Amino acid sequence: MKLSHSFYEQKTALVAKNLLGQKLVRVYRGKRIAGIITETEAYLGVDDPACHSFGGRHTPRVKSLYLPGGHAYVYFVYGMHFCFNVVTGTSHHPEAVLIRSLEPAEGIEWMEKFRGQTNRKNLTTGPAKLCEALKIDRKCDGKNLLKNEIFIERGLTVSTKKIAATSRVGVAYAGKAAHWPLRFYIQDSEYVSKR
DNA sequence: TGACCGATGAAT
DNA sequence: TTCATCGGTCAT
Repeated sequence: MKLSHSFYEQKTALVAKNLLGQKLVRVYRGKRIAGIITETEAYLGVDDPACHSFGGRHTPRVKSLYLPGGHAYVYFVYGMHFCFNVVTGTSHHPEAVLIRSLEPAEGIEWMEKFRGQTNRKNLTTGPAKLCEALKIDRKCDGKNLLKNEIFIERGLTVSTKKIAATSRVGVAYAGKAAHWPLRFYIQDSEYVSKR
C-alpha cells in the first residue's frame, strides 16, 4: 500500500525517521525495482544553510522543492551523479528528505545490471548509487509519488530505539547546521553508507 | 559569458 | 586520500 499524501505533510525530520523501513519502489519498463529505506537525511528549508532552498533560493534547478509534499526532487551533483529526495510539507515550505541508502528487495538482477556489479552491499548504499540502481534521473524530477512510476509503500515499522541520528554527510560548508542531527539510519543495518 | 564548486563514488 | 567530471548558480 502506498504511503498517503498526509504522510508527507508531517514535519520533515519526522518524515525522515518514519521513512526508515518503508519500501521505495521504482517501476521501470514494467519491472518493479525496490528497496527498503535504511538511511535518510532531513533538509529543513529556507532556514537551513545546507538546504538547496536556503534563504528562499528559487532557481530552475530547485523548483521541485516548492511542490507540495509527496513529490520527487531529483538533482544532479558533482557533474556525474543524481540524488533522490522526497518533498515534504506544503509548497510554502521547500523542505525535503534525501534518501541515502536502501536494502535491495525486488528486481535485484536489474540493480546489478544498472550498477555493473553484483556485490549486494554495494548496490544501493549511497544516494547516487541507489539512483543508478533504480534508474532514477532527471526525468523523475517533480514526479508525484502517489502515481505509478516511483512511489513509497508501507513496509516495516522501525522502533525509535533502533534509529541512530548523526550529523549530515557532505555539508561541512553549512556552519552550525553541519552539526545538526538530521541524518537517520537503522542502527543495525548493514545497508548504510559509511563516512 | 565565464568562473567556481558541489547533499559522490571509486580507485589508490 | 585523491581525483574524475560538468551542470547550476551567480557574478560580470
